[in-house]
Amino acid sequence: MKVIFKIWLEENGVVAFSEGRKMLLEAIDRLGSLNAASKELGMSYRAAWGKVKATEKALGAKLLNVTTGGKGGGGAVLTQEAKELLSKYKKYKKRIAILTEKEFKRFFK
Amino acid sequence: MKVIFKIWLEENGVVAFSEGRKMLLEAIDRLGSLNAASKELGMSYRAAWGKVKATEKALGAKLLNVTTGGKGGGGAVLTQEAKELLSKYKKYKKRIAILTEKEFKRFFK
DNA sequence: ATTCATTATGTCATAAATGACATAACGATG
DNA sequence: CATCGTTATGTCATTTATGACATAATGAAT
Repeated sequence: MKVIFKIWLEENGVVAFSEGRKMLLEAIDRLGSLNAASKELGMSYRAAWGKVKATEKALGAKLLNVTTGGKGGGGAVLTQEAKELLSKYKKYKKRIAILTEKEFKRFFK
Repeated sequence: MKVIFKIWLEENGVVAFSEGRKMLLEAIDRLGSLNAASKELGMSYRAAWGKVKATEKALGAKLLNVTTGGKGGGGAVLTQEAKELLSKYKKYKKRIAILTEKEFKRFFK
């Protein structure tokens, strides 16, 4: 038997940040493109874009600096705010994972 | 902004115990009847029964001692194993809730 | 001005989870 | 041995979440 957990942030009752959005932002950061990120994650561009938009709305913050046109068609890079959110979330999640596992052993083994 | 989490136990990749099942077992324990418990929780008997059955299968353990017939038609009471599981889960969940909140304040405030 | 790969967005389809419906089986009680 | 409220279980419907499709807009580069 093992323990599984999901953790996310909410603002006014709607999801503001979660694991899926973390992965998406990471991919955008690495690839410089929302379109490329969506492909890498095996989801449609539409779905990826919707997640970014939903997060921005929930947080009232801009996550991406986007450009269109030119050779390559444009791209997207994370705002400073997005980078900070991503960093905090990752550290927090990691910490909770450790604690969850530690306590699980204490209670169930 | 606030943090939300869900935590559950899995055995061989399938859910073995979770918050909903906790509430169901608590209601059965209090009411002495799966049917009454399902009504209290606002779910169909079928759904409640399915949860119990799924849990028993996942854990390979018997959770309820059931009787049918007689005045009142029968009923269900928790086995010792179910009581122990319930107790452990509640304590564990409580502990994780405290830690999650504490760490949230530390990281995001 | 044309091109091109991107971002932007509305609408529709599909899948997965959840619950509802119907019906059988049970068995102590009277 | 008929009754009654419970447990037991298959099947069907509904809701909800997720992704797919289609199409427009953008704007630097050529």
